Amino acid sequence: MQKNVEKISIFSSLSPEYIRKMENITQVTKYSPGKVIFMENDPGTGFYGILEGRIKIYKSSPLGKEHILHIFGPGEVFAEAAVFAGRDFPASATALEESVLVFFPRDSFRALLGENPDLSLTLLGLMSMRLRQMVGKVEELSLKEVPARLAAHLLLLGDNSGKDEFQLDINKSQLASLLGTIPETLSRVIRRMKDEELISIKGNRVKLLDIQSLDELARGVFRL
Amino acid sequence: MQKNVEKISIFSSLSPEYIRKMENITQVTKYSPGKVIFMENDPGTGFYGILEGRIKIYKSSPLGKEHILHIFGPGEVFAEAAVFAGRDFPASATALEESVLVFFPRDSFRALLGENPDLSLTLLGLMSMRLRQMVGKVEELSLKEVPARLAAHLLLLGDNSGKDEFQLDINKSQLASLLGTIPETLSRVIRRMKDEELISIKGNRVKLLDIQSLDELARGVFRL
DNA sequence: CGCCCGTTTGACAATGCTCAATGTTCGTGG
DNA sequence: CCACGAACATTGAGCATTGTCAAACGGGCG
Repeated sequence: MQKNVEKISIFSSLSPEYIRKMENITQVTKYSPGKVIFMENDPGTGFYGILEGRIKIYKSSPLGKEHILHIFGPGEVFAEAAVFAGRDFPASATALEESVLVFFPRDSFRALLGENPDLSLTLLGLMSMRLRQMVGKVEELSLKEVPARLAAHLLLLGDNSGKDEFQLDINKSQLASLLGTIPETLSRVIRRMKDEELISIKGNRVKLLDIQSLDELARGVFRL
Repeated sequence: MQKNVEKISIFSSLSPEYIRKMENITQVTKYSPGKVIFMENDPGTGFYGILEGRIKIYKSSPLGKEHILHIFGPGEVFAEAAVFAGRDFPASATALEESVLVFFPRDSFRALLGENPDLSLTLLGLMSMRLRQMVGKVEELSLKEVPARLAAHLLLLGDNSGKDEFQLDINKSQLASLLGTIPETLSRVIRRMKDEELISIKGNRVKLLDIQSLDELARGVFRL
């Protein structure tokens, strides 16, 4: 199977021979949708890069509830913190689609990392961004209510796509889990946002009608 | 003023001459209680180490609510992610006590970092732990209720002190903010935990009476 | 002694969750 | 091509947890 480590963005600027060395230590695996890649508390023996597909990272509670922390796509890596913390995975990972992953074993990766100080810096940058995102998540959960979180999320999607009309790339149950709520609540909030003509939505096709108000809603300036 | 960079734990194992170089780029400042060190959205021009005192890192909402993310003490560093993300600070920092901080300017620090690849690894380890902590916080906020969060926090304090009796080192308003709630709610939850004889509390002196139940409560197995 | 801050308590409101029922969509197979 | 089922989505009713507002309390310090 093709390894194509250079498709992983944190490695894209590395020299060809270094990339080849990387490829020597990795192992490529396919995962079908719904397949669990690792579970919370599994020993963190390495990290993964995504060649194809999408992966959700989530925490689940004893009572079966689950909160999606992040969804990663092609070119991204995940669980990299396990390499340096030397601890168990703090969350679980499952494939959302047919996915192809490269696995980097912890020890061989660390050995190779020693040869390339620049890569350490790249990783430090990556982890800084991760930390920032998590801080943002904490802020949203504790300081904002569901409508604000949804507004923020939609605005982000709009920004990423560059348009004010786009498709949700996950179903609404998962979106609820990503926003730290449940499908029923999400459904009702969407309803209200439609009624207030902030957005229009049909299936997974969303259109932002009133960016201004959405923005104020996201910042907590006003309430639905 | 004494710089004593070796008192900062991530630097403690560095060679004396390297430490001296560090000290050349740093600058030491005193902060009185309540003094703001930086605010969210300030440009992240470097990071801080704590020689003396304690610092709270927090997010605040437009409406004046605040959520404490972390409280750091002597030997710890904070805001280190700003060095690598090259972005603004995602949260604010304020001194809780009379504090003495060493400031490491971003650019000179990065230059020095290049000379010492091991330090990069140490930092990667540190940031991995930070990330893990934040993931834990997200889990608690979205998957657990206030009694569970309080129980978990008290058990942690008990663990850290090694005893089942200890003092809260912050007042209850701040504890509430750290747990992602408000003083009124915290007060009521403490009340219930006393009534159920899980803990006893007098002023800031806490005693854990029923570790077993506290643990189940923290894990969400049962409810108050 | 009296003030101030932090804490506690009470009454109330609201946000979001639970449970249950009904709708919708879409793919499969008759 | 239509019918059926499964998964997802929506809606309603009721309730639990937590936040809001207001008042009273308490302890420490000038």
